[in-house]
Amino acid sequence: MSGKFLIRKLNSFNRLPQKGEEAIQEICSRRILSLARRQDIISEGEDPRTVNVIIDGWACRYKTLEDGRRQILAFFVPGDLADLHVYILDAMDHSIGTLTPLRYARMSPAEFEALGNDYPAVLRALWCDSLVTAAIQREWLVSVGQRTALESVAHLICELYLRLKTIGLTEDGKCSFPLTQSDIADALGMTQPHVSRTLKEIEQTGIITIGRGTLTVHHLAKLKELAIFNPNYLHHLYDAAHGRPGPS
Amino acid sequence: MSGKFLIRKLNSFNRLPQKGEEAIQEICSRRILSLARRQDIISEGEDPRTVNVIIDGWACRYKTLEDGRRQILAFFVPGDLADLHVYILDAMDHSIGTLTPLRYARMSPAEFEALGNDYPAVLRALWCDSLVTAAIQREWLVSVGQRTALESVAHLICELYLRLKTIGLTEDGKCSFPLTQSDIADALGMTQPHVSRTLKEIEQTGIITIGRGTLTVHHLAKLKELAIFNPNYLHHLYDAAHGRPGPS
DNA sequence: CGCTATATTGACTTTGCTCAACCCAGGTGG
DNA sequence: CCACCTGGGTTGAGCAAAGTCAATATAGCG
Repeated sequence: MSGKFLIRKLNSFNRLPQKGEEAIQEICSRRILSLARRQDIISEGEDPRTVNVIIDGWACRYKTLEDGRRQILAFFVPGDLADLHVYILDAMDHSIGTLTPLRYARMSPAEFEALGNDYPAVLRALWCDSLVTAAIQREWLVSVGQRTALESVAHLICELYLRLKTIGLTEDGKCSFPLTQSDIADALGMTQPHVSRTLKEIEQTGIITIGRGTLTVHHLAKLKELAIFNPNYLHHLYDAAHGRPGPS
Repeated sequence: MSGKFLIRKLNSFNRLPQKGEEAIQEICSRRILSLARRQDIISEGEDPRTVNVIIDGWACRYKTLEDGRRQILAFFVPGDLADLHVYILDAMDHSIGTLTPLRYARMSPAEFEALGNDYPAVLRALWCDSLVTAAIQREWLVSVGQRTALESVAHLICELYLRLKTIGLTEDGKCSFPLTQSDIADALGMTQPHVSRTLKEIEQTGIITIGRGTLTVHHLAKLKELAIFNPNYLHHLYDAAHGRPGPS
């Protein structure tokens, strides 16, 4: 079932044919790798030769300045593709590292392109996915540039919750949440103590609870309001999170 | 000569065949539109149906929160493609607006796809361009999240100067620079008065001068140092800015 | 049980924001 | 031709959000 989450996500963009789903499943089962927490899948400067699909666990894309300041650029959850297409370039301009123990499938550009050629619906869904990934990247810039600390922490939590909901990894408003406060800080351009204070402030409103690696969203509507959350940037991913199937 | 800058930029990724250049030129000459300053080419919520190439002038991608806060997500200069591929999605999640009077070429997805199908080298270069566009987007997040005001203003100026250099729009360290301080502020998550103070501080070092819509870079190496500028994210665009031709 | 990670909290500092006044240049119309 | 208007840009005083530094607490984990 290693391709399960990717298949679910892609189905939210457009219905995949049975055969296409099977091909994804097959390609995600061939070379499965495991990595411990806090390891790089690929580092800045390396020559990318593969496409990676997250099967289990969380990872992130990040970049460090020479004096050690770190900016996390994206979080990856199961079903996410780390660097579709990047293999055209000679050298990575950022790194991808694990945040938890991770299982991921590694495929070659050729395998990947064959998948798209054989199944146009899969190709189209992969396209949509990469456009949504870019939209998420942009929305993070809006958060870091314009939202207050309170708003941007709420926004990040809201986004992650909805993305997990799309792939069926939430239950009764609960989901796994392995990020440390330092991870959140590095993603939002804040400091870890300030994330601590901000999270406390949000939790005191009763909207969410975070504890022991688990996030509980008690009141999604209020969380969205606090975050100034406009779901349009998630496109069909957002519909899927609410049980509306993607267009055929 | 409406496709000139796009052709120059794409050539920095890989050499284009003569015929490919002609096809780009042809497609960029068919439907040329003009727009005044501070107008939207396309607004958030609209259904994108075209691919736009900037011929002359500057534009930006931006997003506004409901209370009016604006984040500029990208600057477009001549030769830039506004929203390659986005036509797959139903609704824009951001707007594209002009910063100066603008001339741009509008092409249909079909024309665009035909171009790629007929000339693989063009397709490849377009791919590289969109990867670099994404890398620029990420680097902005690093700026806003981690760099100080001084560093990020310097970084933005450095990036724009190099991008203009790649397409041959600089001369003796000078280039056109039509951004207002408010534009810079909205791009970097700062306020306009603070941009004013920061620019003054940079100019006092003698590294650059900005005046009457013109930027002069007196000392590029020092500017890069001040900005903690690592050009790897521009990939071959950076080589081209230094007169090294792209790979064949 | 104790080690290491992570999180909390407090006192103090700093960066950059807010608000507001003022300046300046270019463009327009009387 | 010049007065005025408008859209930038500059500058200053005071303030607030978030950073820094450091001590302490807590929680998993071996």
